[in-house]
Amino acid sequence: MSDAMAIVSNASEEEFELRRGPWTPEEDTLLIHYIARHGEGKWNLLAKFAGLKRTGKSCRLRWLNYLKPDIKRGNLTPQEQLLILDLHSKWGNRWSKIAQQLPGRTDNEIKNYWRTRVQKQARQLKVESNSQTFLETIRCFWMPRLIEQMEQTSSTSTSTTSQSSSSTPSTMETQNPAISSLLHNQTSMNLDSVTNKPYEKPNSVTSSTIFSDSMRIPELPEILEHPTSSTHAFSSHLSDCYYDMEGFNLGPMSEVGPSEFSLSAGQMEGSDWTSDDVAGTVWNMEEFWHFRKPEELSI
DNA sequence: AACCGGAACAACCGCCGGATC
DNA sequence: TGATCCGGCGGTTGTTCCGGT
Repeated sequence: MSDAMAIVSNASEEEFELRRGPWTPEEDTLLIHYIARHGEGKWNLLAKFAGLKRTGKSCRLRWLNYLKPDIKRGNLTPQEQLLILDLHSKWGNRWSKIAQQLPGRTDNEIKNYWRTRVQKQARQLKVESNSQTFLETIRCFWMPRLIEQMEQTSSTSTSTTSQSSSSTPSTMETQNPAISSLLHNQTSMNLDSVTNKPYEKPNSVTSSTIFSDSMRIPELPEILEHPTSSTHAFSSHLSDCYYDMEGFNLGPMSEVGPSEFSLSAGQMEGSDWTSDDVAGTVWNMEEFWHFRKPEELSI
């Protein structure tokens, strides 16, 4: 018998028993019951003694990402989305670290959210998801919109005591210290100026009033004066900006306003930013253009 | 009704660092 | 001190679902 055949023979006795692919309800039950009796950890032994034909890794993943009792399922709330955007700007793809700030959410879920929702927007805008262009998009439009949604939620849920709703986070927000902290850094923000009205001059709405410390944007260099095309203007401006990709930190940038933030119609074409799904895209095209001063639309 | 493509989610893979022997 | 094992992490792939044609 050749060595190769011997290997196959040995493997057939043990490894070929290993199951892969989706978990069955029976496997889930086995895992849940075993952990209920013996606790987590020692995953390889656990898999063996629980009678699961799975690797320890697979068991661990199944438990942590799906079966654990405190796992929160369903769409991410605007608060959670906002926190993810904020934390990602701080820490980059440190999914597990980000997940620690969102109780009940797994790193896998957050990672999937980023890849399917956030990066989708970048693709549709034809920009890199890690580019400064896209980061500005997030800061200028996505995050204010999320905050607006949170405010609306807050207003609705506290309609009987709506007087303070415009500046006070709802109980939903305050349940999570990280979200609460993020929001408190933003309570001075003038929501109307970034959500419901044409964009004010940059001087009137500073980035520091909108975003937490982690996202605060230093003073900006002069912006392009007379862009011949918005796309060109944007890319030219961006090329002057420093961006520290390694840590996903924001380098020197301007207070972001429409004069330096311009996307061409072509870039927006095909985008589904018109969707107003809370769990997905959070503003639509009309709103997008409404942010901008009329004179800036004459491209 | 069938097919197709994209989105969303679940699961796997490879690598790395720490613990233990 | 090196070898091995285990758990954790981020990236990638596979599967399912759903809407459009």
